[in-house]
Amino acid sequence: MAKSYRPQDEEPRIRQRWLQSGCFASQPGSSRSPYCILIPPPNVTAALHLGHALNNSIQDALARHARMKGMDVLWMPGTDHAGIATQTVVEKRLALKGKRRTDFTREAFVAQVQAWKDEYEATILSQLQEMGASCDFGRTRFTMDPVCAAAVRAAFHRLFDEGLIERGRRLVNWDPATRTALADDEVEMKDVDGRMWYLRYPLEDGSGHVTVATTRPETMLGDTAVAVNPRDPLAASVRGKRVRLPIVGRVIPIVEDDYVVMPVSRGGDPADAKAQVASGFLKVTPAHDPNDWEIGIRHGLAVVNVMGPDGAISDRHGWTDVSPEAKALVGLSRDEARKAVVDRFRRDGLLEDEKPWKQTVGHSYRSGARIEPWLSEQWFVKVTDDRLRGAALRAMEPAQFDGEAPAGQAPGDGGLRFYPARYARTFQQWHENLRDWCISRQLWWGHRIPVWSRPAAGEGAAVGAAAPAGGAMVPVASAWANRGASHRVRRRDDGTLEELLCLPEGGDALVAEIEAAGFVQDADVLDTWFSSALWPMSTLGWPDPKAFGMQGLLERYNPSAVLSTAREIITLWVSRMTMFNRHFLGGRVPFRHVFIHPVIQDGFGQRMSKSLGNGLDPRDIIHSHGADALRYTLLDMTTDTQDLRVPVEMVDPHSGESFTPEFTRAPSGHQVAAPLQRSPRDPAKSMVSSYGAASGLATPSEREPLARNTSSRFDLGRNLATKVWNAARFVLANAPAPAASVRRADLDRLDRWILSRVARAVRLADAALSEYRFSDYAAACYDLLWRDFCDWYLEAAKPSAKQDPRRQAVMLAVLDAVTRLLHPAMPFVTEALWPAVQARRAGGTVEGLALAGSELLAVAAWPQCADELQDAAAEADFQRLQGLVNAIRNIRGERQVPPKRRVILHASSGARALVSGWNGLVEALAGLESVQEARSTRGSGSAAFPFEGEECWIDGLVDQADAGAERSRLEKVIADRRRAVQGYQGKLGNAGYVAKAPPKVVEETRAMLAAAEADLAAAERALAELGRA
RNA sequence: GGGCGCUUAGCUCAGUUGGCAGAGCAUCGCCAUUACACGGCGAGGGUCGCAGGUUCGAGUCCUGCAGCGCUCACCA
Repeated sequence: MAKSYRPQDEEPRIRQRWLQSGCFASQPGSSRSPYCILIPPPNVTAALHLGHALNNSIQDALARHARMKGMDVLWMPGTDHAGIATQTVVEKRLALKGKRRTDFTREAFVAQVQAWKDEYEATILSQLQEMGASCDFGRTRFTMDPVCAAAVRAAFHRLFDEGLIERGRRLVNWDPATRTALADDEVEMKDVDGRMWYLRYPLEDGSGHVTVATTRPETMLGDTAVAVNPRDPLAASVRGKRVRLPIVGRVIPIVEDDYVVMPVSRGGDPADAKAQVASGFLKVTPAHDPNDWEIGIRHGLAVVNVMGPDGAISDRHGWTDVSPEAKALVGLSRDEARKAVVDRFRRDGLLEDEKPWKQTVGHSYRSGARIEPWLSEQWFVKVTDDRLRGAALRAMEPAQFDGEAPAGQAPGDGGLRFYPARYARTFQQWHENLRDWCISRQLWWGHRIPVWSRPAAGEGAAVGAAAPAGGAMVPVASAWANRGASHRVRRRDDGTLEELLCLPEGGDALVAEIEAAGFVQDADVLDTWFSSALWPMSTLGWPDPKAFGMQGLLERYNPSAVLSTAREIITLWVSRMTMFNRHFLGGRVPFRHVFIHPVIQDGFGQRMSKSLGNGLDPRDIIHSHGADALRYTLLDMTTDTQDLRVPVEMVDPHSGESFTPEFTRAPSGHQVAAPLQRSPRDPAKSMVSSYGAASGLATPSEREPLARNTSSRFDLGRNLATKVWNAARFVLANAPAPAASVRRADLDRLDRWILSRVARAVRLADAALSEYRFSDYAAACYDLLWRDFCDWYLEAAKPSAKQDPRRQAVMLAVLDAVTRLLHPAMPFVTEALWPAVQARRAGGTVEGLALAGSELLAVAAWPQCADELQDAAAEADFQRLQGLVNAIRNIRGERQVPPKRRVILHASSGARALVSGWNGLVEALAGLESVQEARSTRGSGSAAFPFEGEECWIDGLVDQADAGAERSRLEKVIADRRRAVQGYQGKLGNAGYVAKAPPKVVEETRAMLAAAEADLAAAERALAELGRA
């Protein structure tokens, strides 16, 4: 065996063994209890980043732990088609070649996206395997697989049929760059330096003007009213009046509405930032502002849409009264139009004022374009319906609900629990502010909406004649309805009747027929989250598991055990999965627990972002530190409250050395590694940083290669992997023969101590994992392996290891237990060691520590510890030994005694009994030549120390006595003990403390005072002795 | 603006129901000791963000303030 663990040598081999053995495959037919985790399917947009590595390390630790606990584990892997994101990256690539989506047919374009998807899906799956993820790869899903498509069709049809899906002309978040609607959660709010303009609108009767304040003057083309607060002192003077809109010439009313904020000068709230800038008159543009839309509804205002889907001014989307002057603005972009409108107002003396104004404006989370609230016809899921929103809220565990919990007695009610608990509140509040969910996207990549429509005819027209305004869908009884289609008619805003057919899953036989009847399929696709929301069901075969050979999976693995995901996902995805799973599966929750993991940040506390290039590729860490180091370190950092800060370093491709790069500030304000970096070894050579490559500011070449990144943060895990590797080397070298079986009665105190520590570590690990405390799990492994096993047990075992078969058996058993305990975090190194450890153990047993044999560690049993293994007496004794050894080592260290030099301990009866009771262990661990009775006279050059209140000293530290050093050392001890004594005395001198503190605590304080006093006296005696010498 | 979190050693973070402040890394000293220098043994380093309060006792509980971060909302 090599002196240190070399991940690159072992990982590919181990990965092969796992995959060949099929040990990660779920066993739905087995009698073991099921444990299921559904991977949050990563986007096929790009390769996995460090955040994925964290989430997958978490899920794999849980999956491997459950598997070793004897459960039937299904960790379902898969990827997500990410409609807008994937389409955008492909379109961007086409744009480099000067092409656009519309240069292709829909089919040809989708084929190109498909090719991209295939490439990245393969990358993602191979990354998962590189990390050691124990997914059931045979069941890998993609959200556009036939099985997922069937679920989408079935779900859509049922929601449509139940009236939970509707179509309507509403203001949506419109991305003019990609020309699609977006859901609220796809909009990113960004701070922008804008301006506030004050525009004068002349009153129609010539009696003056009103001044409106706006940040978006271009929308005035679509104004259909001016609003004023009825409590505004000026309201009466304009009551019933109208204004003539400049440029357009449209005459519009002045309406009164409470929504309008009054300026501070007229009674507005000075604390309200809006009141600071408000003029008291609000231009109302129902087609271009959500609040104005509401005002429009309240006052029955006209809706004038002055923009096209590209965000440019247009007279073809609902603007009919275009004046000759306004005509000149048609075709201008939003920004050009803004400038033009302001120029006109300025020219005409109607621009009263303008000032800088900071505002936050929505941007598309994909294209980055400014979002336009735009009027268009879209599909919505009525998530605010109690059947959906109410079901999600009732799923919450009552104890985590803030306020009166709505959970009822229905199946699944109260069945959802959040870890950490505080995220339950986020979930709850999100639902309380929920709006209907816009699910149509004007894209080509995604699940096509399964609805066909035509202008109403026949039965549709007859039924529709009675359809109300407002777009409500009215069922139509028809032959198509009898054959499974959901047939509806509705009255559109323009009064025309639209007839709709939603075909069920498997209902495509009707397509030719209805298309012949004039029905046309909706061109849009569904929001990706619609299929993601069905992930816990679709991956298990819903709605028809038999059709896909998945009988029984849905019943067995849904609800899954836990969903592990990121914070921002609580709102959209967890909610939607909960609503859909409950709605379609009789109230069942999709998972019992939701674990929210931390966010990974770079060394400056900035979120890692691929587009920014400040992130770490997990493959780089695997390259520099190994997969185990990556996984262990991430788990170790995963606490309840802190995000993970991982400073990024670079690896010099010329020398292989790691170094801290030069940082610079990106235009976005982020701290990033400068595009070009000089080699720290040879300043003549340079390299390109990942920011350089991502931003296009530098291009990697043979002379200036792209540098990999790394982080010394992962040294922790790498060192631990080497530690377990070397512990195994030592044990295997010292236990050459197959291990015997040992009974508990055969064990000495040292063995009983380490076995007690093993039992404790297993207990801690189980408790930690069951509550998603990954850092505590990692620490329990670390402490057992490094501190207890290596530092103390193996050191203490050295003198006896080679001769004592019983010691060898225990050593091997503990090593075996350690590899099992560590396996969920570090699967590769532990699996690599496993065959040798098992061969040497050869079925030998240690009574009380059950470690069933197995060919692969991945499916070996988790250690089972009998209660007797916990040995408080052995632990207490060992702690005394550690106390004495530490005291001696401390003196040796301070006096710089070389390790090889043996010293003589002079001890009183208590310490001598301790030493002799441990059969030479203290001598070995503390480097003692002999132990002698403490007599009243001490040799010069000796060093004294108090131990359990008795004076002990050490002789033979150095050849030359150094009284000065000894004096100052003792004075330090005395000062320390004196401080302790004063502290305890102070407490006990406090009448309130003695009277009110629990008697047990007071008693402990008394004991500690006595011990400190005895130590102090011993040290003072030693100092006095030194003075005499 | 609403909600949530954070502020403890140079750095990254723990700190259970209030009861003498911890770990890893970094620093310093000793050590080529036959598992491991990705190592061993020691050491130094903290008025626990600030100000009040509750309590016999506060890093821990309460109030206020400051700074940082996340998230939701806000385009007058």
